[in-house]
Order: sequence, then C-alpha cells, then structure tokens
Amino acid sequence: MATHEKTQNPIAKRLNEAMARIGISQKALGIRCGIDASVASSRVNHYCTGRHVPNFLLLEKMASVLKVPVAFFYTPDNELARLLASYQLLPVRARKELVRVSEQLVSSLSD
Amino acid sequence: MATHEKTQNPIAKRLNEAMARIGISQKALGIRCGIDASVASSRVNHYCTGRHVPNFLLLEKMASVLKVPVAFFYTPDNELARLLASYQLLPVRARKELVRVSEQLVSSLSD
DNA sequence: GTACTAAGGACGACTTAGTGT
DNA sequence: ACACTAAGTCGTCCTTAGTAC
Repeated sequence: MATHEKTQNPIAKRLNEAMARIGISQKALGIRCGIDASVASSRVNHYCTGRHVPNFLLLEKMASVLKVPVAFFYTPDNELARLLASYQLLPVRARKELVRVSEQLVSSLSD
Repeated sequence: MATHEKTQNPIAKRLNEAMARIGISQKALGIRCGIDASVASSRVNHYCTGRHVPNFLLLEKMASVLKVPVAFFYTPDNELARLLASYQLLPVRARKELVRVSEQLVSSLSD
C-alpha cells in the first residue's frame, strides 16, 4: 500500500478499497483484466499507487472483476461511493426503484 | 454535436447532456472552468466530441459548473446516470437517507 | 458569436528490467 | 509468492492556427 498521492483523483483509493474487499493481489487483478502476466504487476501497481491513470476500457474490466460500477473509481465522496457500491449489488428491479425514490425526493424539494 | 465516437467512454455523451441541460456553450464552459479564453473552445470541443479525455481536476470543475457528480461523466448506464444527477441535487440529509435505503435493500437480498 | 479541425510540441502511460519483502 | 520503482519508448493531450457557419 503506497502513500504517494501525486494526483487528486480517487482512483487509487477506491481501487485499493475494492481489491481489499474481495482479497485479490495487484498482479492477479491485472491478469484477470486481460493484462499480460509479464507486465500486470507493474501496471496495476502504478494504478494502486496513483502514479498512472488507467484508460476507460481497463476501468470497465476492473469494475467487472471487483463488482463495482466504473463510476465508483471517480467518486471522491465517501457517501456517494457507498451508494454506488451497494447499487451494483442490487437486482435491476431494486435499482429502478432506487432511482425512482431519488428523483421523487428531488421533486419534493420545491414543496 | 459530433458523431465521431472513437472512444468507448461516456464522457462526451454525458458532457453534452449536462451542457444542454443548463444551456452553456463549449467555450463558455471552458472559461468558467478556468481554461484560457484563447484555447477554451478548442479544448472543450475535443472533450465534447470524444477526441480527448479531460484530467480529473478539470472534470471536477466541469462537474461543479454543471451541477453533477464527477462520477456522472463515467457512467455508461443511463439508469445510474439518473441516480447520480438527482443525488447531486439533494440536501445532505436526503443523500444519507438514500444511501441507507440502498444498503438496506442489499442486506435484505439474503432473505 | 457558434462548432469544429490538423498538426506539432508537451506530457503522461506502458514496457523493460530490475530491487527488496 | 508479494509490492514496488527508474528510465526509455511511445501514445495521447494541449496549444497554435486556422476553417466554416
């Protein structure tokens, strides 16, 4: 676990969080995302330490393996991160219901 | 409005969406995000047409001007995009309630 | 005013080849 | 096994200088 934090983006933080949750190594994650085994360790470490930013295609693969929405990696707000993480675990019907509730709450703001 | 779509990321789509919602030009958005007026049109156009990907700092500024969470730009799923857009409009108390509801729904899945 | 583009220099990602636990 | 890094290559972003409506 690195503590460099050159960038202001939350990718490294969320990535380490999600990896710890399912207990997967940097190299293993890279390989499961289709990165060649000879460079997987180096590349993923760059992302985990915040030195480099992965492209969208790789972010999608990581999100799929880690069972989070891609947007989770771009969420500095912890509250919203929890919403995104749980959203991904819900069945489609419950997701739609949640969206409905949120938009309902917005509508009721003017009352 | 461009139709190039070189990249698979949803940034251009979401950006155009959010800009149309509040009715702001490409150049005006760039200037309000601190980009020099002489390059604002060119740079923002690159993002709107999907040719280039903005860095996180600029994404944060755009999100602030457009009143959406940064994560909104990285959300291919339309359903989740609606959740994110509405979430941003809610007061803190309502946001927390929404997170609670979502996590509650996840817990009840095992029943 | 508006949207958009080619091209080159500037910058950051990816690979190689390692260290150290 | 594991996490991590310097340095070079190479691909992408940013700026310049425009076109077109």
